[in-house]
Amino acid sequence: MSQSSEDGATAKSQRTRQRILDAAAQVLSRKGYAGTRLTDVADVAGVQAPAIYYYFGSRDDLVEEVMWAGAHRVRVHVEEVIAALPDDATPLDRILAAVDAHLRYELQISDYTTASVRNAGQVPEHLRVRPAAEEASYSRIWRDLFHAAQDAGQLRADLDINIFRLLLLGSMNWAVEWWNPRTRSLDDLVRQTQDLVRHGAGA
Amino acid sequence: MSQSSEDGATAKSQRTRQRILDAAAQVLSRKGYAGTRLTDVADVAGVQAPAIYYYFGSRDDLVEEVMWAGAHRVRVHVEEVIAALPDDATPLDRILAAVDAHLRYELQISDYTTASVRNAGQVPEHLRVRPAAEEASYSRIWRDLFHAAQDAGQLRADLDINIFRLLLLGSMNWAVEWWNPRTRSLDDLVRQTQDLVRHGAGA
DNA sequence: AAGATTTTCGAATCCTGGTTAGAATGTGAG
DNA sequence: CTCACATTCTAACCAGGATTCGAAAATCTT
Repeated sequence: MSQSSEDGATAKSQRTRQRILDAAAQVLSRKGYAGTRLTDVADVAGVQAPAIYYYFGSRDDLVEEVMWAGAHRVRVHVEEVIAALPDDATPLDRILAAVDAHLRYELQISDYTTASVRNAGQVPEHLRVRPAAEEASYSRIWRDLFHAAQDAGQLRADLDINIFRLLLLGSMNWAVEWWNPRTRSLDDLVRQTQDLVRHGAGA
Repeated sequence: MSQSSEDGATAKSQRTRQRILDAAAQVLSRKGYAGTRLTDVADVAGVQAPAIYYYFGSRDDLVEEVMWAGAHRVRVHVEEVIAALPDDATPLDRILAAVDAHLRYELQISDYTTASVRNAGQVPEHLRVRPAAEEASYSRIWRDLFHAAQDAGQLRADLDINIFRLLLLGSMNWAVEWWNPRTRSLDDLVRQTQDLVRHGAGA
């Protein structure tokens, strides 16, 4: 506690903790909650299983943190992408940008988000509490996006934006189950999904 | 083996086996693969855990049969619905009918299909082999449906029917994660999903 | 109703991983 | 170089839950 310049841990320690977390995200995103053994996580992290307990209280703690991070990161990422849009971007443009950001992030960038999407409905209840807060706040972003587009008259009149939003997020999230980079380019998927929004929801 | 009029099991025995299978589908659809304990299944079926072994070789055998049945039943159901359509139904009409049938079946009718949808990506590899055949043949139905609609010129020209089909099935399958009968009526969900197809894919 | 066969059960076993204990090793500070 | 503390490991330990083993109970056949 006294040897380092920062908080309460040396940089190397931070990195090991991170390595374990990354490993957990990777294994979790591929094998699912049931199939994720601590020894597998340890192997990927290049460490022995008990070492994990130096950084995390339990297997569930570790899983929960991955789930939380997955929801948190994609939210922050999408927020940033939207915020970086030019001021004259229309509400519909913003939705399309969010679609792009969400798909690329969950499919290509982050094992954390893949893990959180794939296991959201699989982990035991008590592990969903903290992540749920992040998910709720991510939902609000999308709700706001759709409201804005609706107010701007960019959506067809008979559209139920709540159901449409859930269907859209579902179609994107389910892509983690089938999308394969060797079969279909991510660019194509993004484009078709945006088309789905333009035609399916646009006025 | 000699006391009964049929194959190799009395009617009561058949019913008990069925009860266990139903219980497994129910538990699996709610708790997921990891959370499904044989004692829970036994409780729901009104039997002691070891009794399950009289009918199934192992927990995995039981799970596999539920997964297979879930995929099989929804396929048969959708096939029947389509077959019952009047001859002058257009290809697009058939797709909309399939959407209706798929959603109602997985959300309202069959725990088997709910279980198979929710756990498709969670169960260990070796349990996916047999169910995968059913899923493949179910996919073909949808592929054919979209091809027919495309040939009939009912879909917009720049639509990638493979991606659209996967996105559509994804949006419907993901509904098992969020749809709640007390929040939204199934009728509304069906209608909005059909609208999504009409506007999102229609010419 | 007796005997054979099917079905179910209670109790015991076993195995897989998560978890703990305590020793060993590494690392920064003086 | 040595001490104090941080980190990691090896070797148990333990619990949950699947599975097995006869023995009972139910059911069917004659």
